[in-house]
Amino acid sequence: MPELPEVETIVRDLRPHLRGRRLEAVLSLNPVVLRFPSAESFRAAAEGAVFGVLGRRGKFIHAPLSSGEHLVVHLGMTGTLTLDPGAAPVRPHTHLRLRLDSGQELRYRDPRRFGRVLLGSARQLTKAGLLPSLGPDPLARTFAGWPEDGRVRSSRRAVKALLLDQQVVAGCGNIYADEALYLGRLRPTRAAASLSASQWARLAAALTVVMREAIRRRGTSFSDYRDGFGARGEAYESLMVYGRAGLPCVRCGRPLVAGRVAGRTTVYCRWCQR
DNA sequence: AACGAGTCCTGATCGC
DNA sequence: TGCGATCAGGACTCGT
Repeated sequence: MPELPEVETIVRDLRPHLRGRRLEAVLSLNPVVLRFPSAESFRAAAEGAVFGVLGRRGKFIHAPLSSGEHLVVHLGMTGTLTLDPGAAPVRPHTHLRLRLDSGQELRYRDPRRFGRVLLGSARQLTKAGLLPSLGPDPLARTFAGWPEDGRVRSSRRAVKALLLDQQVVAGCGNIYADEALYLGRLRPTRAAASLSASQWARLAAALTVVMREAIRRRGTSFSDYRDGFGARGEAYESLMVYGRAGLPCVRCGRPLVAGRVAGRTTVYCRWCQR
């Protein structure tokens, strides 16, 4: 599923190809993935607009348009956003096709339809409750001091639940939560309030390392994720715990165990993570 | 406040 | 071979 590294990879892929391109036509639009505004308004606002510099906030992709509005895409679990030749066959579950003046098409595909597409000014979208407030980004320079919020540090919630909470840290999902906890040698069920200052620092550093390494490998593709050109990422091979329940811990050799924490499948090492 | 459960949805996988 | 059940989960809602 696309988390911060996958979304960042897509944004970096698409950015140079979208910047300055004119959006000539909305070729198709499935209203079920469009949360805002109406399909008619979307077409009216999108057609003729020119793309600015593509950005990312947490797992959200932001494409500023010359109109001052933003095209915002969240990929959910199975979403892909790709730049395809206009002549390329349209795959099933393609919900949005935007024709560019380069002859290419920006296509949003999402079999499970957990993702969403928005178009509007930042103020408009925030006011409508469609852009939730997000915590700090693990790629930010200041992230080493995370979390700065004392309520987070003193929370009784499981530390894994915090990692999955986008208001606490932006962009982390189930894969990288498990990976960061493993690298930080912390048990996912640990109450946040039980972490020492050095353990917090370790976890913050682990989050950044895990995210940067996955970006270097262009994201994790174990099922649906594809980059901005439709290719797979290579980070799956380097995952140390996710998807490896029962397999030996790469540090101590004992079998990794699976459980459920914060409603999500969670894999960790009983010995190495305390 | 914070948890679990239910919701949305399709495709891969499994047991019979 | 085929079919139904199960599972995967990001973000949201609702009940406890």
